[in-house]
Amino acid sequence: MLTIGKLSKATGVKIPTIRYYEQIGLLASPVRSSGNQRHYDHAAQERLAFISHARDLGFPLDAIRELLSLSDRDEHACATADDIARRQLAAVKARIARLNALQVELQRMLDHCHGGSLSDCRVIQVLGDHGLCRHDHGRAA
Amino acid sequence: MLTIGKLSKATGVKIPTIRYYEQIGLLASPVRSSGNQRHYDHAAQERLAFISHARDLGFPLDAIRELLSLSDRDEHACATADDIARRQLAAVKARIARLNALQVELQRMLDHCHGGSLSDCRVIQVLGDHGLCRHDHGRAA
DNA sequence: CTAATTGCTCTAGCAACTATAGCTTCAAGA
DNA sequence: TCTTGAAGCTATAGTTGCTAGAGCAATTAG
Ligand SMILES: [Zn+2]
Ligand SMILES: [Zn+2]
Ligand SMILES: [Zn+2]
Ligand SMILES: [Zn+2]
Repeated sequence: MLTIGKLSKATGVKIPTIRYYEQIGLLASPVRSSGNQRHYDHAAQERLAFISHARDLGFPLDAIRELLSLSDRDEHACATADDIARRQLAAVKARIARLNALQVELQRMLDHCHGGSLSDCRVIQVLGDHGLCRHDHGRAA
Repeated sequence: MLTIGKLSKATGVKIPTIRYYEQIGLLASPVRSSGNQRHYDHAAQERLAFISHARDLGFPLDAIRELLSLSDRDEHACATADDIARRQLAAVKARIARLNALQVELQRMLDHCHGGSLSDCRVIQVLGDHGLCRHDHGRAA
């Protein structure tokens, strides 16, 4: 049985975050001591570690909630879990693509700036006029 | 002189967003018509286009605020602007690096999953145990 | 002149936490 | 046993960058 502080240290998840996960129903309410303090068992620690690792890999809490609930109805669980992971992978790929476009554009405007007054600054010029951009770095994600 | 609707269409920035920018002091309060409606001049349109383009390139509002205020004290403005852009480039690069690590990890766990029951699902296994990960995909940014 | 559209303010909500205030409980040393 | 300091509790508000809705007033087209 761990107090919330020990659990926090054991998993690397901050105390307010643990309470937050409980509040939104991602983590079950643990038993309380006579003095109203939370006490966690090993299962809770594993569950929290799962949540934390999935968060580290960028899964949104809703996806994690779904993954955790799969253990209930076991039927096509693997296929569903894989599907959720594939969606996450697709989201990551999309964000990488967008960030790559941004990176190119930022690098380009820095490379072309050769100082002087503000009106000569290429950074300011490009920010004021998307026509000076090479790519379309569309406003999504 | 444009109404907020025309300005929105001209710049692609949604009406509530324009009002939000005004609220947080990023955009000056425009003149009002006799019936209390906002009317924008060309300068406001250019400023909003600048903001919008900088947002498209991922700059946070605080950085944009700083960029916009540079026109005041003109001295080393270009150097400062370039600095802000360099910080943004660094942030973008860091995010790309992290997302690349995530992408590799997600792809790996999907590649190694060969179905079966939930306990055989590699996705679930890896999420439950970071020791099965190849990389450190640290929890930052 | 009327009806549709556009505009106004204000409030609340999203994700996923983080921080603060003001209180209680617990553990360990003297 | 008393005391002090750390750790825990609840509740509320703030973060970023918007978005959605309610309930009105103003403008514009037919
Ligand atoms: Zn410059
Ligand atoms: Zn551009
Ligand atoms: Zn699987
Ligand atoms: Zn891992």
